[in-house]
Amino acid sequence: MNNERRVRVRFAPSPTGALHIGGVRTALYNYLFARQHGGDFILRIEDTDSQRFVPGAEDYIMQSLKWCGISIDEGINEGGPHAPYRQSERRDIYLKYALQLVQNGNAYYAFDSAEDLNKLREQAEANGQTFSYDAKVRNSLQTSLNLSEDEVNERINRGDQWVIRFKMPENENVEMDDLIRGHISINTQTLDDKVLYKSADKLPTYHLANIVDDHLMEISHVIRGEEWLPSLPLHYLLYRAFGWESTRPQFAHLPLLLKPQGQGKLSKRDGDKFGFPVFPLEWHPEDGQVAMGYREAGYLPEAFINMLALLGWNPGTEQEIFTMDDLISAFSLEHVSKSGARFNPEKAKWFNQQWLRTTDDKKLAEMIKPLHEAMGINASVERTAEAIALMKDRATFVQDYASLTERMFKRPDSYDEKSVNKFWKVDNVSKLRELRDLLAGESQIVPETTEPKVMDWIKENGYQMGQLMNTLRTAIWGISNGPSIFHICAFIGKEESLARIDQAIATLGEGK
RNA sequence: GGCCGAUUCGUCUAACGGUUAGGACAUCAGAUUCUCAAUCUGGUAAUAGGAGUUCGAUUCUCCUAUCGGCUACCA
Repeated sequence: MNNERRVRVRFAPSPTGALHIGGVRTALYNYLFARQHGGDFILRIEDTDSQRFVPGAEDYIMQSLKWCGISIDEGINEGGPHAPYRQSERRDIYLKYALQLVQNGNAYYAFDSAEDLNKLREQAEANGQTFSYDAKVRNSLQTSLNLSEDEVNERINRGDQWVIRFKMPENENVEMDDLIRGHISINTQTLDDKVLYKSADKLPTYHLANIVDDHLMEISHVIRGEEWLPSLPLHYLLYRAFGWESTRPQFAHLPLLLKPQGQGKLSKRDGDKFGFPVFPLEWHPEDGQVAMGYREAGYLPEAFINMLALLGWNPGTEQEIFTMDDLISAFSLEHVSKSGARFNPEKAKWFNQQWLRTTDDKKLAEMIKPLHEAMGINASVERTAEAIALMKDRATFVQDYASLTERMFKRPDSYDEKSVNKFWKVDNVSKLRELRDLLAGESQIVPETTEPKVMDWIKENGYQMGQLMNTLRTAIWGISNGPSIFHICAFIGKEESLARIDQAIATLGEGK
């Protein structure tokens, strides 16, 4: 409508469980869009289904967004000019609007019981048809359209349960525009009379609450999942019925995230049955199970966000690594794809590797401190950071640094069998003793000077470098993989290096 | 079943009528190395099918197929 309007977007989850990565992505795109346009990002809790409310879910949602670095301008905790932001606390607002539609002829009371409707559905099914509460049947059911005003009032007054249904116009083409999908046209013939308000719990359904709140909260753009596309015509019609077309938000329907294996869209219930998380943070459902989270699995929030942003959106360039600020400036709805995305755990790992490399060593050291303590390692952050620096490119997950650096602080308590079999030979061990003497003669071990010296010595004596170096590695490190052996020795120091050689000879003997 | 949406390498995607159909992950080879990673170089690999429109279709139209969503007094 009016492009000068302040950009205000909302993320409106229902607290029916943990937020899965699809939800996080929707929140992220809303956030990026808001920040890019200097607008507002609102968190609204859509808890109009009292049946499905899950305790702890709200808090989980907010914790997750916080971890992701998505900050909220207005919300249930932040407050704001349109508070409250929890729909259950706004229940008094909705009835007025529902009645407005009844008055202007766009909605009506319906008194059918759930049993009545179930019966109708069963009947239709028996005839191979699908029951639809629409123009064809609304006049033959118990509605204010065919009951006298007195009778309607009487039923309401005596406490009969009722709902307010939208009166879907007949045979009209609704013309809609979606920022991602373009123009969409649909005939109302295929739509039914959706319930807008229920007397039973004095709450609106999603459709009413959503439109009323978006209007009241001055939402300019609705960015939501594709599962809402079928209700878009209803929403358009509701804006018209209220006379709010001039401020109707623009819509953008995001492609769905698909299950990595099998079929269907990703769901909360998928938990971690695929061997990787679908939730940002660990989630403890009521059944006592624990569903793992990206945070606990060792992902950095930066990597998680980076990965998620590129799932369904591309920058139009070949850039792949984005900070949140990069994303804010590069994001655009035009580059959001139309088709659903199946996400690739391998790629997620790659993003994390990339991000681990650019993360400050001390910060990583702080993160693995508890893990080191559990291993009995109590090194300073500075010392741990130095060890991490040597392992920088070798980790996929944060906690990898803990295990990767374990031997930097603890002597090997076992020796890799393969390495021992391959290198722990009489010849090698006797040369290792010579090497030990050489190292002992150094004031300290410095890779830049010690390594060339050792190399020259090996050459002079005609020794085989591979054999000797790997024997040294076996003694010092215990396993075959790891960084340069000279860097390890330098890190642990001369005395410790010599002690480890002695320990290895004492443990493994003189070789065979 | 009905309605809506989608369809480019195994996966995420680029190419908005003219490209040897590009990149990334994965994969495979080679290089490098004291080991293992990392890194570097190179390779394999895609326009769902069929009709049109056009000088020319990945791109536009239609049909079919497949996938997905919705079809609740759930969101």
